[in-house]
Amino acid sequence: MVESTTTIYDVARVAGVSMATVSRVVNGNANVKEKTRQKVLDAIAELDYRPNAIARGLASKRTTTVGVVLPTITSPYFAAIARGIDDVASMYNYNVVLANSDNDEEKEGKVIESFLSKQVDGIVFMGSSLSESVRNQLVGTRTPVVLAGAIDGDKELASVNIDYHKAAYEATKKLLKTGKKVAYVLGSLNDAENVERMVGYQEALEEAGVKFDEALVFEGNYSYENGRNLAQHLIDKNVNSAVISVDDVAVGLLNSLQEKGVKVPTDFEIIAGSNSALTQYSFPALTSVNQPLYDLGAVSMRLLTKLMLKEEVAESQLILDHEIINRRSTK
Amino acid sequence: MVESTTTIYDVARVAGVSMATVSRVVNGNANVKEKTRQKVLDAIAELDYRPNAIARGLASKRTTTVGVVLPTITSPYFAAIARGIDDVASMYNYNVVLANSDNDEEKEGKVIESFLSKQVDGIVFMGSSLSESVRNQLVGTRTPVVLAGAIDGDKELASVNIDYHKAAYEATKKLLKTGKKVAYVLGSLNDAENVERMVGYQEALEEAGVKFDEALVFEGNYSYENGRNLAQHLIDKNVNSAVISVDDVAVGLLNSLQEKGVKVPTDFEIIAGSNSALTQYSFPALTSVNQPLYDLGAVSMRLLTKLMLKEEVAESQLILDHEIINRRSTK
DNA sequence: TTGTAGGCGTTATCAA
DNA sequence: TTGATAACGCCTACAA
Repeated sequence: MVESTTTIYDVARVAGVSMATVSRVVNGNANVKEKTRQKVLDAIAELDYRPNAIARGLASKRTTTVGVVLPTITSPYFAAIARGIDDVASMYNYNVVLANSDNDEEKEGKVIESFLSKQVDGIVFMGSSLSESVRNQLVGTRTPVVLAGAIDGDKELASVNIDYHKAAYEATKKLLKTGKKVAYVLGSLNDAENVERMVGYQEALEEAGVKFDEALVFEGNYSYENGRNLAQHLIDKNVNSAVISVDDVAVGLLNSLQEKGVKVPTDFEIIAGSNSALTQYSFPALTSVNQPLYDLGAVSMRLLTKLMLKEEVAESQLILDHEIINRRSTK
Repeated sequence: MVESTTTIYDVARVAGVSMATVSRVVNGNANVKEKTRQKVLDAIAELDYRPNAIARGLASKRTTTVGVVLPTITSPYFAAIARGIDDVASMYNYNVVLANSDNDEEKEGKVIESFLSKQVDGIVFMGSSLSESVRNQLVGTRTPVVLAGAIDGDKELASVNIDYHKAAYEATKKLLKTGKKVAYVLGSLNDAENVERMVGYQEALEEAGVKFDEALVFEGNYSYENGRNLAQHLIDKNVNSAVISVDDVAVGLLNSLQEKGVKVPTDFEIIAGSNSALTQYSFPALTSVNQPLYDLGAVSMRLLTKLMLKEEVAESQLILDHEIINRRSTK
């Protein structure tokens, strides 16, 4: 039973009505007599008709599709956010087009360009940093945009974020409470969120009367290997605790530490920063700041639907609550 | 600088040529004088013109888009495959539309339906099992389809797979070599791939003269928690090694085992089945069958491009090589 | 090498 | 409640 494009005309012919009527029943328009509606439905079933979304998009200027740009699909962090986006999107009958940007400014530009040319109804942008060119691109379009886990310094773009500053502050404070010498490990300081973390870290130190030591801040760490390589450095500096924003790094450090005979949490305490599945799988499981990743995605998408449907939006800069989940890597 | 849809006509007007010519330069058609091409390019730049992919798709009946259905984006296993798909897709200038199916037959159907109505040029299907209805749906369409890591018993659909049978056989054999009592932990036996694994397991036992014991096969395990719950069962049965097809389960078992004081690999050896990042992050790192996931995706997508471009395809049932990567969970 | 005109499959506006 | 008939923005013969 090979399909050959059957159109709205075919259905109209079989049902003995005009194509306009068919279009109405397909789109659930109320102004159709029940009897003719049934005729049309029968014809649709008989012909196995399927509306052409492309033609529909051209005529209606709506594609019911949203574009999602994320650095990489293989990161559990972004995957969790994407999942939240996806669930809410399908709840609102939007399809999702995903594109990897590899955290590369040029690719981000291309990807957004491609979304726009595909006439997506909205865009969710994930990415640790927001370059000036990408920002301009996003600001300059009519297509609604929401940043998920990315900060627009000028607050012109809608965004959903976690209170990184406070999260860092609290995690640091928690470690200081047990009298630890605490290091802070994060990604690039070119990312606004990491700058916020730094500030939170420093505030907690200050409050506890501990002098800030630049040598205890490790920047630019994203990978498991980074974490492993960090172990010896920390030991050498007599550090005995660390807050680590990227989970992969935290697990790397944890494992390397243990291989070197350092007991966690007895000799060394760790707080991870994202509460991805990794933190639960590690041994011992990692105490972690719980960034509500799924919610971050879900809320972002929900916000985007409001923008797309031109609903009233009271506040377009949202901050989600986080918490610290105690597991076995802290006392 | 708010955009308002500028069309090919606007460009034509500004450049002082016909829209057909504009279309030609946009599509890289050779039959355009260099001078006029330049005029057009200038006009495009001046107007910030961007081709409307929807209109293009309607007119050309090609969308340069492929649909990818996967159970869940948050699984590292599928994410790795998806990454391979994505990379090759963009290499061939295709965009990727991802959709979660949650391994639910009904959702799979809907998702495919939506892809078809969106006029995707091709579909990559991932999913542990292939239901009859979905199979019919896929077979009955003109749109090229490739199964990635899923088996079509009738070999009607193109597919790319790993030799699950052999992988299970080799892993089991390896454990038997050190004289272990080996359990086999896998997902649902409704999935063809798992049946293949079972057979491989049994063959290895037989070859070693070990009697097959049904009680040592654990079916339907997919999650980290499943793995944790398994630990005591295995200990009670005096099992001292296991091949585990799902990495999450393997890590769960590993951790639970160690919490109970069982030393890995001294007292218990584990071979994981997918070599996802998890196996490298765990402590100790897990020896694992290396399913070339990224390649699986990449090859699937490559095969799909051939199908879409109607190139000659010698063999449409591909099997990729695997290997066993020795880490710290085996001796 | 360039232009004209007829689709592509819908939606949407007017009339009827 | 229904039916014509323009768009929608682009591609693609076919002509010139």
